[in-house]
Amino acid sequence: MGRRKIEIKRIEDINERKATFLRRRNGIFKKADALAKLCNVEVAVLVISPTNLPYTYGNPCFNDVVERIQTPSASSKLDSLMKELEQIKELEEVLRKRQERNREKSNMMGIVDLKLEDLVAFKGKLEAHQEGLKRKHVEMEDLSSLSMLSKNTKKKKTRTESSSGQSREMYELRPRIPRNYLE
Amino acid sequence: MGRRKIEIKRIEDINERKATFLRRRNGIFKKADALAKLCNVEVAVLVISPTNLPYTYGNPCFNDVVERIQTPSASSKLDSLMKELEQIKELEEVLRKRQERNREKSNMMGIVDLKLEDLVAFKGKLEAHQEGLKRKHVEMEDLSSLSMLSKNTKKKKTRTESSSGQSREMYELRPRIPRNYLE
DNA sequence: AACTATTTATAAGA
DNA sequence: TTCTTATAAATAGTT
Repeated sequence: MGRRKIEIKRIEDINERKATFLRRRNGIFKKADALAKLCNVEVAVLVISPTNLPYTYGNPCFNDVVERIQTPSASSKLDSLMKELEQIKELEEVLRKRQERNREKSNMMGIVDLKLEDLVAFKGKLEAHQEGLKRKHVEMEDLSSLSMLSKNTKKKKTRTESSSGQSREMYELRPRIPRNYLE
Repeated sequence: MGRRKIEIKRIEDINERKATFLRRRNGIFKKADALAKLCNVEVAVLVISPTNLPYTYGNPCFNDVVERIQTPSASSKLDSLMKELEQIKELEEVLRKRQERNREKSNMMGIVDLKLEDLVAFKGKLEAHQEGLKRKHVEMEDLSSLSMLSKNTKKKKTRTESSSGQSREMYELRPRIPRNYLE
């Protein structure tokens, strides 16, 4: 799309590659934004620069879109719960056997019930804690987000008009897990 | 870029919107691929269709790129471990108090040590299990991936040549968490 | 799906 | 670097 057609393969000249990276990174964010708005769909784009810095665009926001495809299905959630239950039962079994060996003493105190209660409480606390950590992480990402990109160039009559009079837009950052399909 | 200039806002006509979605979704994947190859950078794009189906492009693959920005920092890992340790100590405290009330009986059996051992083992099992689930999930995503997109259109001399003689490319799916910066 | 008239993106050049 | 411009590429409206 320029003075000359170029092959779609690695640009060897470092300066040329950097210039092209800048142009095309802005280009793809603009395309992503147009797609999201025109078609009223969710779009997320992540580009990792040659210097290893990540740039993202997201509508509504990068993380939200990515999370849309990484939500575990009902069946995998159930699968997970069933396995946890199996583990708890397995542990219960071990405890019960140990108790057998000390039946007369344990019976006096109801030790097994106490243990299971504690395990369940402990598990709950761990999970709540991990959820808390996730949320905290997302908030930190919000703070560090942001990258601006020019949107419309209109008629570009004068230098000042085209460089300062145009509307601008924010491109936020974020992500998570996915799944895939084909329409 | 067509017969007429259009405003970048939601297209109201459903058929027109679907047609535009198809054109521009392919367009952005092609742009993403060119950017990745020309500049030798990692790129991930996720588009969720109007019918709620996710489409992704990734170089090297969607999940890998997204994971690049969602790796927890060393400090947040430490933070997480410290909090888990606190929880374990807290629980230990509760158990110790209960034990006090039954000191003479418990002393005979070493119940507290047993409980803490079990808790740690339980926690380890849970974590290993959760890791296992994550891996399994990723594998399933690999299987369900895939979407084709034409790459070069060359000279399009004849209909058959331009529609069947061109090289094609795969666009895989996947993701995870992120962080952000600005160059 | 295919076809163009146009708009948009952008490779070089300034 | 940022801006300009010639040209390639994308695509809106049409068939």
